[in-house]
Amino acid sequence: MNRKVVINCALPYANGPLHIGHIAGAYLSGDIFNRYQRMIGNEVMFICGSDEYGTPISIQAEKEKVSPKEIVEKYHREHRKTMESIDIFFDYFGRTTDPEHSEFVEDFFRDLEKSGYLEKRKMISAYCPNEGRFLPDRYVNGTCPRCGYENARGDQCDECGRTNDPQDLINPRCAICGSPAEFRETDHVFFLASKLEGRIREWLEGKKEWRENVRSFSLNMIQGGLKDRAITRDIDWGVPAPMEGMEGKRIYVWFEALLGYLSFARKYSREKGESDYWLNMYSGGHTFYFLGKDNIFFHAILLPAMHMASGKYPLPERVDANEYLRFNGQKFSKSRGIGYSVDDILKIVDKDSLRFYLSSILPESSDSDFTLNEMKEKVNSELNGKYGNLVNRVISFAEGKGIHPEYGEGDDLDSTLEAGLTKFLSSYLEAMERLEFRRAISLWLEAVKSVNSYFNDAKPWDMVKNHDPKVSARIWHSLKAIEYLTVTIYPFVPSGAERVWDSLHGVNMPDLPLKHLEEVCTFSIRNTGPVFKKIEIEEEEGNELNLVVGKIIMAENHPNADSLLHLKVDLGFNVIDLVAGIKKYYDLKDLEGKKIIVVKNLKHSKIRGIESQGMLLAAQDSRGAHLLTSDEKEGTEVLIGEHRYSGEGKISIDDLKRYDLKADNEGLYPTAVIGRDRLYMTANGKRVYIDEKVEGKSQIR
RNA sequence: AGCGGGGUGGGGUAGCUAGGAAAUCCCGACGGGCUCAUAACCCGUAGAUCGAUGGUUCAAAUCCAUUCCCCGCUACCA
Repeated sequence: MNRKVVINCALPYANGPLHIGHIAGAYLSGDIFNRYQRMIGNEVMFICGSDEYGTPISIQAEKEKVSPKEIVEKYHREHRKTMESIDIFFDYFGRTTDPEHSEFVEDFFRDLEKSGYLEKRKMISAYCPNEGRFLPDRYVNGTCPRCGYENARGDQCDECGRTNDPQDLINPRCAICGSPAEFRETDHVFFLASKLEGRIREWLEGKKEWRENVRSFSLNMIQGGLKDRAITRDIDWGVPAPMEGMEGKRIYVWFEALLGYLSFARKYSREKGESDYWLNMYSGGHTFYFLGKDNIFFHAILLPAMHMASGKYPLPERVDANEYLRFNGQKFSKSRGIGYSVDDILKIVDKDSLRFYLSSILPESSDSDFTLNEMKEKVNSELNGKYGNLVNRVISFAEGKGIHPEYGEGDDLDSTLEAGLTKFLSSYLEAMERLEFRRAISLWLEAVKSVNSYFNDAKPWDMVKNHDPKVSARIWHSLKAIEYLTVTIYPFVPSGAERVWDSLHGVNMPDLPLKHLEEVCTFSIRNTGPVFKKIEIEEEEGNELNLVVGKIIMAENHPNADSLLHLKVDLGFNVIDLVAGIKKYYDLKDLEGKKIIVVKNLKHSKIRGIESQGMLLAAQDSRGAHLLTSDEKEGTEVLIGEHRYSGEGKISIDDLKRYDLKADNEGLYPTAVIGRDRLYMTANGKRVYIDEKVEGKSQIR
């Protein structure tokens, strides 16, 4: 087995820090595969780099009053450092602002032109005479022709949702400076992808081993035809389009960035002093791309189309896209402060723990959820408790009792163990080949359990007591088993695995550790204390929901909304205004005097003109909404389980979701989750209830 | 609204593409074992109408239809 393998990870955009969603989306999978491929003896070229052109960067630069170059410089350096901080080392980490990249792109562009895949076409585009530039659709504002909303955007009207064409807007204006926009004719170069539609479809259809999410999604996408795409833009920050009459135009960032994989590989080869190395590597035909699902179109359709058109480079063997990683059930969002950047999370956990946890929740087939609590649980119980402790217990036992591990024929226990490990290894390798990394980890975990179990059953401590000389063979077999586990976890937790190897052998892990497994080796163990440490994360447990019983003293229809009610609610000491969307389900006269449960410390929010100073809770099922209620006096505090309200300040709707409010299985009582427990709510010791039986587990809002 | 993903024991999940005897794993609860180890590890028990309804089938968590709910995306930005 000695194949040439090229592994490419989607180029991160150089306009902000990388968060753990990016890592789980593309880079960790790429690195796991990279390490795996090297481990089994293949030659690997592992490439990535910064995507540094494009409008968002130039706009950001304008805002921050710096040059695009400065922004790009900063994040290029930062990204590379971040990758290395979690043991992701590319052979080459390039950048698209590199002149050698531009040169490559321009050559590629000319090649396509020669072979008839490019065509100049006229387009009408919005233009701001004041700014002196063409405007992307969303930078055109005007009056919506359908609803009359005056601030509709050129792409879509926020008010009525209609998708617009900038030319449809009445009184179109430049969104940047506000001056009236004009429409001018402009030339753009189109990539004639439609010519390749049949070939792309056929090619995709043949990729049966690809993940469902990539193959079906792509096929689905070109169902309506593969359209020719404009690959030039009227912007300043990009690679110039090398075509007559196209002066000042830049090549569309995506078109250009996708060529980074090749141009970076070429640059890498040149720096290596072996200028054809990259072509040589690509000629193996094993090219793998790792990316997030938002990049599927570009890698599974556009890139292969470009390669087909040029005819020079092999098509991907595999395009592997992960879904999204969420944080506590929500999308990672820097602006809303949801989730962690890599640099921030590394202040809380070490890289091995992070890689281990992320590996075990890689969003391979559907979105997955990152939570600190789960990370702590998994890392402490699996990586530490099961694996780390196994290493530690065997080594410290052997050393403590002065046993020198020596190979010897084993008994039934040993041969069962060995057979189990052999089987494990082959299914592990199969999973890795198929890029099923989560499965590989879960197989590994099973194997770890079986070795712990073996060690328990083997009871070497009894053998020591009985002066059984076979104990040294027993320890040898145990160490061999640990070796298996260590080698197989290496692609996921490289630093940790190397530390374990060191304590088994006192030397660095060899380049081809898999081969070593078959050898009757000698061990030279060193007890350096636990290789992994448990992580400490303070749990965010507690009740930060300030719930009270309230009594509706006034209910009226909301003057400006169809489905909302305006309520005044007595909370015992004060009366607040609430806006609630239950108009469809309750009559006004039934509501007055009714006791309800109110979230008192929710951020106030103006809803269609009336400020809602809290939120009432109701269970919602297919038939409608049903209020939570209690017979206790208004103002009575509502507890979740034993938890009293212990928070401070206002909470947001997003915070509320953490409690996962739901009706119980019978649909009679509301429940909320605090920590790991689903708990009932009580007021004065009596359960809060739902005013009418609902479907079990109905959501409460 | 459109597109995409999902609803599986108390919490988190696997399984669904190729339907099949007891539904996986982690945490938690309960009981036991062990004492080498990081209060760790190992074994066992309880706990799931696999969102709902209907259909196909000898057989459905898995396929089809309908429906309810949740989440994400919906910038010719990249």
